[in-house]
Amino acid sequence: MRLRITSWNINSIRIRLDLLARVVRHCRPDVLCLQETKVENGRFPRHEVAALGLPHMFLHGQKSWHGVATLARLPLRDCEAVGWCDVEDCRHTICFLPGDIELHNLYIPAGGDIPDPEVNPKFRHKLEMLAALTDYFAARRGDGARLILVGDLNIAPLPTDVWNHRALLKVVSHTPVEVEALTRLQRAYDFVDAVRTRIPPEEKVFTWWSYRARDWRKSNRGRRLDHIWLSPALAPYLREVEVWAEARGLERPSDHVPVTAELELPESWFDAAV
DNA sequence: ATGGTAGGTATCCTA
Repeated sequence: MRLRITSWNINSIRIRLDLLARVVRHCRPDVLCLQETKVENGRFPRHEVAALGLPHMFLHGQKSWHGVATLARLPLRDCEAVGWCDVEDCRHTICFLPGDIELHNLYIPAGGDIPDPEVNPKFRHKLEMLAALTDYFAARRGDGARLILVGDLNIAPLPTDVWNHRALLKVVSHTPVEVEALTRLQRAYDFVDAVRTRIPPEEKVFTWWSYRARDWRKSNRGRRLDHIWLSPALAPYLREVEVWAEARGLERPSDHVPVTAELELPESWFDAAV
């Protein structure tokens, strides 16, 4: 059974329905995890999304900011919105896919401009959410779950995940304290970074380019902020990944591009689910 | 070194 999963920070779903259709056509996701939908559940364009072949959805949105949505070709079950750090923000959901696959869709706080938790509450919130997730996954380490964690994690961990490692060491998204926090989260559950199993760490990979560049392609000052992580139980079944960078050059783009992973899973997992 | 753009919303906040 082939399963394609795409993660994309759409930066407002309501103004990008045409682009969403293009992403669905290009990436052919069985499950599409969106971040920054920027819309309350009651105003989410359900019919338009269902018409794209993704009729099953779990929405966790709020007015103006943040918001995640998991959209699927196949039924979702046991869906849950998760809150951390006593904040009402809509940043995390868990849904189960056929085959007992536990899918986490995450939008980690960007963290503001100043990389100091003492003076910048947004940066503190970012580190605290990462620490809370680390505790949560550390407590489950080795449980053998078929688990996928995707989303805009707002951190570029490797030197080759940014256009200039030295220039970005003091820029939020690539500071050592953030990279360490993300690495701790990854190691807490032995997550496998799907993209980096296919693209060697010497090679630059970006999933985000600022709107502020005159020419995103020419300056190419990107960062890899969007990730697909697999639990040890799922990692052996990864077949391919794609970062659709060309999506950044489409009309009225998001500043993030979609990341897709394709898994080839044992049929028996799905027989058992029936 | 600085400021640059985009989206939601209705004034500036967030990214």
